[in-house]
Amino acid sequence: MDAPRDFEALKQRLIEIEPLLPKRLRQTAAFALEHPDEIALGTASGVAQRAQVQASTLVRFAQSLGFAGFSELQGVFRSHLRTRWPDYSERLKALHESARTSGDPINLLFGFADSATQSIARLRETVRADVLASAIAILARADTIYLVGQRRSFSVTHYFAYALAQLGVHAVLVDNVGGLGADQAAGASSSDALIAVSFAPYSPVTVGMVEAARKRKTPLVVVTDSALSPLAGMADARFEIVESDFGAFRSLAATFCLAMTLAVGVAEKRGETRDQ
Amino acid sequence: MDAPRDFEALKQRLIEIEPLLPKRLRQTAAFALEHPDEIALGTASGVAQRAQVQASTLVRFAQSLGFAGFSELQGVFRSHLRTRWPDYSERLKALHESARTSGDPINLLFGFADSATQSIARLRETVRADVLASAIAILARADTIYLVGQRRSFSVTHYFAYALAQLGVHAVLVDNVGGLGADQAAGASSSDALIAVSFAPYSPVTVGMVEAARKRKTPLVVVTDSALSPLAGMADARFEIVESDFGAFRSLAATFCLAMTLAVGVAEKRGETRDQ
DNA sequence: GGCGATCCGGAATTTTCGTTCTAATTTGCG
DNA sequence: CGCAAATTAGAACGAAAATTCCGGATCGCC
Repeated sequence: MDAPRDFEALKQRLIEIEPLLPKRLRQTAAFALEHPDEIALGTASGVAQRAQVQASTLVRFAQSLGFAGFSELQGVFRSHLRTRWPDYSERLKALHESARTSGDPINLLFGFADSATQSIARLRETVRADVLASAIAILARADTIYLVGQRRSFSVTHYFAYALAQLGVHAVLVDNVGGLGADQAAGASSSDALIAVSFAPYSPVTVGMVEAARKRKTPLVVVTDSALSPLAGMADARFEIVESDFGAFRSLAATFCLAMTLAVGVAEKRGETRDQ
Repeated sequence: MDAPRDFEALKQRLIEIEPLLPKRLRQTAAFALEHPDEIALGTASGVAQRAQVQASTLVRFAQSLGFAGFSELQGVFRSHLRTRWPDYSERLKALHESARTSGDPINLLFGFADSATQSIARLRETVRADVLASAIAILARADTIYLVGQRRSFSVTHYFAYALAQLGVHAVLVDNVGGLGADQAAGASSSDALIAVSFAPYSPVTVGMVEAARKRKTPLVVVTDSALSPLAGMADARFEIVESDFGAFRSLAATFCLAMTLAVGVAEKRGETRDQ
């Protein structure tokens, strides 16, 4: 049969035949499409392990596409990689300079990517282990975790709620649908906990809900952008996240990292406690 | 002796010592600097032939730099070529292990930060400028932009909607509140556009809405994780984003970067068009 | 539920590749 | 010019990787 000699043709072909293939071969095709660099650089047995497949399956797979063996298939992936070589780091540096001024949207992408990377780097340096530990402790001993965030912070609390649900931790996302936010949050008592995420300009709705929770002595974890935030003073544990700007937009990358950390941290802590 | 573990350091070192080396080794160093891709992708004997050198010379060369052999040297070149380096997932696994055993959640944070950074690095290298430009063109000429994403992708579409609103671009977030998703999306006509964000396991709700929009000839921009996604085939412009995992959780950092880029790109493009 | 065809896992085989070793050549120095 | 040290080429070795092959499992069809 025909053996596609260039990468794009091969990729297209894989997409076409993938649904028709038997189980392991389909698995292999999917892996190849998702991790082309593994195939290009790895060894057959290495790839096989990662793709949860037998090495011989890789050979059969390659042969079913018309190649003599795995190595020949690999050659296509390698030559594709080769064409993309010429040094990225220098290209990136040059692009970053012109990112803000040039009209090419790829430069926008590099700009946002850059600011996200910076945000994350800063996060690593500024988060204090003791604060993290105490926030997790607060959340781990809560009956229910209430999540509050409006406007752009809502993306974070929504994902937070998703992650907690996946981990089997009981949480309530205060989404303020139909203006019921205050009532949703009103369920939080002193045996629960509330996480509020808010950046300037601080949403009055969020501030209001946090104040109400504070009066009910609900333990509070706050994620905000400065110690001057109206939420900062009320928190039992507080994170100040400095995100980088690019143009008018602020990254959320660091905030997401923190959210995921808290979610998994809480789940693990609860696991430990249960085990004891 | 010291063996430079990262590509830049190695390159620098080669430049420094190259003039001091004996003939064949100098020849090898020069070749390595000029054809790094050969070294990364080729075999020792293949490289030797291209460099007009004996295979054993390559080994001696590598050893004189402090590596155990040619393969180790090659590893450095490969790491640089690869978007995520060879032992990356092992490293993350190790990190995750230590996070569990040490019980210190700061390691979780580092793990998530690491995988987010990797995701973004990968994004930079895989997004094609032409696809980006055509996606922006599609969105810029739409009357209304409809945003579809469920479960974890909803965080992205929500933020997308927020960004577009800030930029004064008319957009509808299909949030599926009260199960009205299909009806919300039904407003999309051929003069609008629809962005769908979906990762495995693909939400049937999202897939259904995209199929319906396709039938109405609404231009489609799809953000997904593989060319095999049920959404991929239907798209007018398609992005495949490979996010790194950490434990059970996948970063969303790259997807967010892309979303912000699209939002700002569309706003800029509309600005241009209006100005003309 | 039985039967044929297809598909898969794993050991055995063959090939390829990296490395080592040694003899020969070159280089540097007196 | 001659000797010693350093460097190199090429063959030989050993390890690792790709491929083949076969028994068993699975799937689809009657």
